[in-house]
Amino acid sequence: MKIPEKTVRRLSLYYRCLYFLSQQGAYNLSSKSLADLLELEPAQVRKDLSYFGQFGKKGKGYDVLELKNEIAKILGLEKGRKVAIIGIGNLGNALLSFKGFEVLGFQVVAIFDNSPNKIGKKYHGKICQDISAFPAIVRREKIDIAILTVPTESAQEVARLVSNSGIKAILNFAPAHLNVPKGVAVSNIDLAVELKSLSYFAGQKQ
Amino acid sequence: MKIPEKTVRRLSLYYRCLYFLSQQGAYNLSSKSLADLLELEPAQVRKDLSYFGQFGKKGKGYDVLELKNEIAKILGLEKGRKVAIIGIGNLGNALLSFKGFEVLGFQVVAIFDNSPNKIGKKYHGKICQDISAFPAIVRREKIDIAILTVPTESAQEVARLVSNSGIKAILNFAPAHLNVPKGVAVSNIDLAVELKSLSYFAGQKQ
DNA sequence: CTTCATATGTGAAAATATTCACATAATTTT
DNA sequence: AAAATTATGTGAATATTTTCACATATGAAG
Ligand SMILES: NC(=O)c1ccc[n+]([C@@H]2O[C@H](COP(=O)([O-])OP(=O)(O)OC[C@H]3O[C@@H](n4cnc5c(N)ncnc54)[C@H](O)[C@@H]3O)[C@@H](O)[C@H]2O)c1
Ligand SMILES: NC(=O)c1ccc[n+]([C@@H]2O[C@H](COP(=O)([O-])OP(=O)(O)OC[C@H]3O[C@@H](n4cnc5c(N)ncnc54)[C@H](O)[C@@H]3O)[C@@H](O)[C@H]2O)c1
Repeated sequence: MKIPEKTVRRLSLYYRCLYFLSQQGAYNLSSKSLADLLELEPAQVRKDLSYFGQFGKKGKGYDVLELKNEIAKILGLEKGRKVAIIGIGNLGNALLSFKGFEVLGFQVVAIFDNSPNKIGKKYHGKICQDISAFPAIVRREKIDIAILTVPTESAQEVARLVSNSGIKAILNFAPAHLNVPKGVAVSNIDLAVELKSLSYFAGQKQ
Repeated sequence: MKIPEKTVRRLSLYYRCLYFLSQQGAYNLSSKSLADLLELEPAQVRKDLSYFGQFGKKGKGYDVLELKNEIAKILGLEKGRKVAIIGIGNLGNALLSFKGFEVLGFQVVAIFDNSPNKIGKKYHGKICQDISAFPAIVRREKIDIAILTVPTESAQEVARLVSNSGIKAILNFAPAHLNVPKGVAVSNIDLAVELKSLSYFAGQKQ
């Protein structure tokens, strides 16, 4: 069955709530209380979960830890995902400095650039590899996701290289539409789209 | 009439294509050629635009420059939007170093933090202000959009301050759901959601 | 001038996504 | 032990979004 993309995105949000609730010692919650935390409808939560199975108990709700683990399984997070960052400039370095990856269950196992000034140097404890070594390192390290923080002009070219190396998921920060083969998932984090949409919703300037 | 949020987001993408096409000297395009650039349907492009008016010519298509300007008007970009960055840590600094804001038609007019180590110091040519001065500076500078790059624990508190200062749009990088008054638009750029969704779409690990 | 090709704008239809509402079951109260 | 309360899971209903399909207009070719 085809799962709506929005459902998958909400599962990530549910996971985060469950993670914090479990840390706070909560052991049970209802679809209503989860929905309230995220300003959603309870039916939405139940429907989303129902695509994947029956995780709750009538009259009781869901076991926090159990549901968290079920969602981790659905999202493929149990074993930890391996990530590469390509393009070690401003943004690439900010991401590298980000302590949150491990908490998220992701591990940055390799970093790449094409600049002779950067290849071989250490950034946040990791040696920057030559982008041309990418296909070999992907195979060796079993990398799951490539994060692209390269200039816009290079993004398509790098996306092609990445796709041809067998990577099935790309997180792209460059403001460009990437053409990739079917079967490769691309998420775009696009500052321009966000700012311009906000500009619209903030209303016309008086 | 209520405009779908997805339509607004696509308008930003159309704008970017039109911007590049105009730079390349193109003066006319069809809904089909615009759609092809973004892997969309031509009817989608036309429907999106039709919410706001009639910008094309039958048998001819759209004038690139004219359509670009119309979309700028729709999105409220003509005059330039003023932006503040709150939280001058790793991510805030990466954003500050980002040259793209001006090209996008956005101007970072003030930056804020609450750390005595940062207040008063210069970052990328801008003096970091005390967050407690935010309401006054918003009014003085007529800031439109607040970008939040504060730690997750502070995000809700800062969002409240920002909303109470009359800001109508927030771009939030903290992995937290922000409760804000009606009429305030929030966009979340959420690395965790993107990575976890990609993890799902990349398939279960074998 | 007429015909042909092109491409918009938009109601209608189809596809998707959300919400309702209720049968069902577990738990708590009396 | 019965009644009342709570809350799931899910078909059906509703709402939203996308796509179709065509009347209509424009420009080019003959
Ligand atoms: N800096 C930001 O805050 C920010 C915000 C939003 C979006 N972005 C986008 O993110 C991307 C990167 O931005 P940045 O400011 O970090 O740029 P940057 O110029 O600082 O860094 C880009 C890095 O990519 C490397 N690179 C170039 N071509 C490459 C290739 N073919 N293979 C491997 N590496 C290559 C460069 O050597 C450089 O180190 C851009 O597309 C930008 O528009 C940046
Ligand atoms: N660094 C990244 O690459 C990255 C990636 C994705 C998401 N994020 C998220 O972005 C946020 C910021 O990340 P970071 O790595 O830049 O953190 P950071 O700790 O480097 O910076 C946070 C800054 O916010 C300031 N701050 C704290 N409370 C404040 C308040 N009440 N008012 C004003 N300023 C305040 C701190 O003094 C600090 O300078 C976090 O929520 C993080 O999860 C960061």
